[in-house]
Amino acid sequence: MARAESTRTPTRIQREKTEAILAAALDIFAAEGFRGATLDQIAEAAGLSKPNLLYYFDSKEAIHQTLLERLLDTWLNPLRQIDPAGDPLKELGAYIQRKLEMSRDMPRESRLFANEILRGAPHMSPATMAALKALVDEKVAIINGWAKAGRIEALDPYHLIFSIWATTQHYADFEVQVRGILGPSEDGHHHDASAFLSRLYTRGLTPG
Amino acid sequence: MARAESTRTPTRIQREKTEAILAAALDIFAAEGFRGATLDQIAEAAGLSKPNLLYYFDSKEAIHQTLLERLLDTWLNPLRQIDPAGDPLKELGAYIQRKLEMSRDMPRESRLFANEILRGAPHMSPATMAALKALVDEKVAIINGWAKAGRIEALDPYHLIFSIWATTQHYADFEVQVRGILGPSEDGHHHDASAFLSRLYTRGLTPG
DNA sequence: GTGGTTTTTGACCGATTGGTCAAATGAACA
DNA sequence: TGTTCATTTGACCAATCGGTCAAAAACCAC
Repeated sequence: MARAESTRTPTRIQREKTEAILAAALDIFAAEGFRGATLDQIAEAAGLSKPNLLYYFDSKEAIHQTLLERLLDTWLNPLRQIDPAGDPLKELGAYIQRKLEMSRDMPRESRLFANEILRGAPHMSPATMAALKALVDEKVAIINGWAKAGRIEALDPYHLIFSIWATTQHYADFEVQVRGILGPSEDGHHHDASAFLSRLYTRGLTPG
Repeated sequence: MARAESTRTPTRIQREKTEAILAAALDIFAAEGFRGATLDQIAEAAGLSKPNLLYYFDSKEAIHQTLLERLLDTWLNPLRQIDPAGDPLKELGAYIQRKLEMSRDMPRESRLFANEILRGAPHMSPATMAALKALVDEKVAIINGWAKAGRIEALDPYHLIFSIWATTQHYADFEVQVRGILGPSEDGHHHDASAFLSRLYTRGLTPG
């Protein structure tokens, strides 16, 4: 019984099936939320029977938790890349671009996190939240340094980051509303949003 | 059998119990989402038995739908109040303030809508969406007028409105994350957010 | 009070849910 | 080939879900 949680090195089948399950689960969880998603749905999307799925993961929560922890790293990459040695306006502008691209290219991940946070982050470990806070604090210090040096306008960095998160993720999380108001259009929205946010934050952050 | 849906004028008890149910349902739906909320939870929170609750509303969906339609009006009031005759910067600044206050004072309503839109607005009628679009279009025209007259910077009004929605509602919808990063503090956050957004949009929208 | 209506209740139902289990099957290596 | 371990399956289960129904209780105008 070398189940997924075993410490032994996983077999080829274990790797493949585990990936298939997580891919399917991302689809379902993002679309239906944790409570709305069912194991049968996930199993079918992954091409497995329900008991077979539960051979690889102990529970519905285990799948969800694995997904959250795996994707958080990816999700925070754009923030991680902010370079204290770079030009402040360029760094922040590039950060906004990266976040916007993530919103466009990984909307399921965005919705997965949105669902989780909306419900009060019940499946997020304190350690994970602490790591998130540590990363934000680190970047806040950088931005504060830039502001103190007069290289950008002194705006509260915490709320600056929140506003960037909010505006960029909005296009993934509330896509239905955006499309409903702007009309269909395969993806002209991304370009418009990019131009808008670029101008808003450039004007907002340019010193003087 | 003068059930809630009857055309007859409602009795005192009908009015009272209907309100109690909707108040309880707002609590539960906002916290658990539509699928996560159960009729038993709502009934208990409203101080009724489940069959008694179903005497006033035909189904879980009926409660949810009633809630959505009732609250959308309130929710859109800040946008409605934008006055084409007013000073552009003052009008938009005041709009942001009103939205931020709503986020602070009505977080349950914010989360109710966030849940609904996140899942693709499955309980929102096309008519409601059309009305929303019409209101946005109307205000977009006003903002475009201001921009053409050179009274504010010419930024895409649709994305301007989206960004205001996103940034203000973020403080209600993702409150757990905000608190986790900023630390507890009963409500100092609101003041900080208000100051930040005020400066960001003033700088972003001031012409020239 | 009385009669008719509204409101409330408990007992119940079929469907779905997350999850278990023993047995059957498959893969791989000696 | 046989053996051992990994994988898969179908049958099953208890709990929970949204919802029904007939009868009891409460309400209210007369």
